[in-house]
Amino acid sequence: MTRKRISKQLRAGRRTVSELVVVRLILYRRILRDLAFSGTRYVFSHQLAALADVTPEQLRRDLMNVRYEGSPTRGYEVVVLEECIGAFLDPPSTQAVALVGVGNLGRALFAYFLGRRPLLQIVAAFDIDPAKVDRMINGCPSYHISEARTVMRERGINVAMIAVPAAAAQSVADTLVEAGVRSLLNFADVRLRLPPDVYVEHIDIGVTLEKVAFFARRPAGVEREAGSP
Amino acid sequence: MTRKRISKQLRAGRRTVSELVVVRLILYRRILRDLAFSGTRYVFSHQLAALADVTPEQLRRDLMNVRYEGSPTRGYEVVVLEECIGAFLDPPSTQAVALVGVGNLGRALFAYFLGRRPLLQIVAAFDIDPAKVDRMINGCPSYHISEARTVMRERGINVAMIAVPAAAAQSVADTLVEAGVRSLLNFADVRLRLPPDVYVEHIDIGVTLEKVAFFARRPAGVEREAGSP
DNA sequence: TGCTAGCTGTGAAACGCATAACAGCGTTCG
DNA sequence: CGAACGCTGTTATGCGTTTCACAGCTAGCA
Repeated sequence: MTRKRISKQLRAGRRTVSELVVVRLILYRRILRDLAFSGTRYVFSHQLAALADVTPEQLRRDLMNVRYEGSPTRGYEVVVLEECIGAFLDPPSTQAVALVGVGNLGRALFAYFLGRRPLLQIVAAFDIDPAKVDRMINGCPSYHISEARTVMRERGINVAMIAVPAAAAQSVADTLVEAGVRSLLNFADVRLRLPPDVYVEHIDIGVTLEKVAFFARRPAGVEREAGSP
Repeated sequence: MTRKRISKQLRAGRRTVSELVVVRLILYRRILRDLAFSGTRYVFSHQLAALADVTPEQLRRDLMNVRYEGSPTRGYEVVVLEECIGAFLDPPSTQAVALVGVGNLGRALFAYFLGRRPLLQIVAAFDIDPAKVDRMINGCPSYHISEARTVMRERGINVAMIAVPAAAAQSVADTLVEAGVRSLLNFADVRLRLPPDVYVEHIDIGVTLEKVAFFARRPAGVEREAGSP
């Protein structure tokens, strides 16, 4: 009954890469963009690692997945490395994203993506509130959720963000899967039950804040401690 | 120069518990609350595990950290287990939280915490915009960021959420640390550099969405594969 | 009342990831 | 011109977490 948990390793390009590596590569690329913007030409592994808050060894290991080799004397060429990571991570063309739920959080997400991330664009919004549908929001058309299936298929959207109340999230997710979505980013504080071929990522703000509050009550980095039996 | 990464194990109560365990305990408790609300009295490990999307063995192992033992025949008593997890996780009294940045995201966070989470309360908001400070927002006073130090110390706030633009995040974090904050939840897409005794959690929506988009392009659960040399 | 079934709690193995250690190489300085 | 230095790419080691496997127990039933 309880399905065995599938491996977190997924096939990417030619190699098989862990989720953690993908996240770090995304992070490295963003830092490289900032470096390029500030005019930096070359960077050493220990510098980039410090900016990403990882060890230099881990950084180099992660970069093994990307087809690029740095120079022992100059380090990595910022722009070239950025492009190589992009070649590994990026979709062949712009990827369309849908947003469900145009409340406070939904609008914050819109603001978040204004301008940047040309390869990821919110091209459709959905809601249930009549006051919010059938108009433009930040240059993006909004529809009633009942139109999701049609719109998503027409526009070839396979990624969606869920920013609706917890009670509605599972139903929305089912609708989206039915509409052909391949992966989801869920902000509602409910664990979604979905078919195994749909990738789901949960951003659970409530849980995360509780975690942060929990760790506020202790001395952070406790290494040594008298072992009590 | 590159400081060695400290252990992810932190001391909690009498035992030393991993971050992952804490997150899962928080999740279990929320599910138990829902179960109690819906009138369920008892629950078996495999049922609760299925709801939390973990294996039963892992659930039982996590519960070893809590001082509670279930019955082999009835399973766990929902209300009692919830209380035991609470005794392990919860602060002795209400914990005060500050919010910096009252933009779209900040307001979404306010909406998120309205009513629920009595033990975690946003008691002060900060911003830099004169139009947003020195008034009440959702029953919570908002101040200019320059007053952070005074207000935080007076009210004994040691947890804060950062919801400001990336460019301002580091400066805000420094101010908060100066004001005595013990742990931070950061929504800005910058890696904060902070002293090692301050606990930081990053919720990086941009990175997460890129990750989700990345995994939308592959067949999710690929176990077998012809090994290519 | 003795036996079976099914669950919990926990010791032990397995797996994956991060860290440490090493080989290769281009530059630089004696 | 040679040798030492410092960085990269890669292989081995260690550690933490997850999974496996089993002992113990309680209710139910013949």
